Amino acid sequence: MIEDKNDLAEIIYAAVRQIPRGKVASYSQIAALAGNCNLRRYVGNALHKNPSNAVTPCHRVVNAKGFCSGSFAFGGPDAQREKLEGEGVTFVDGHVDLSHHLITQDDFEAMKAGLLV
DNA sequence: CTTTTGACTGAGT
DNA sequence: AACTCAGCCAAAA
Repeated sequence: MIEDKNDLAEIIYAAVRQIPRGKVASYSQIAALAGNCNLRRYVGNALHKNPSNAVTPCHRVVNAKGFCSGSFAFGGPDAQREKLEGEGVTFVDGHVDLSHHLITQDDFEAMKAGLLV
């Protein structure tokens, strides 16, 4: 449920929340859901200001390489792995198995639909 | 108001 | 294959 506030942060958070369980999305995809792939930068920034990792599953958001953000995260890089594994996501060489858990176009549209609610 | 920075990405070296 | 450079946007200083 996106307000008319046009708050990109809200849209971004909402997009992250729309990530299907057991899947992960890259910043670009979140930005795309927000309406602009160019906002990829702001996505990271918005998550940095993340109000709560509980309402915004940042652990489902990874960079294009499938790794965690690299810098400090919601509570530790290991936390991400545990959370994702708990959702059915598998890891390969310390990074998310993008080949099997990166959201597909179908998931993408499903998320988009959820945002428009 | 200008400048810097940031949880990024893709292309070039 | 690893590192560097430039580009995108918005918020904070």
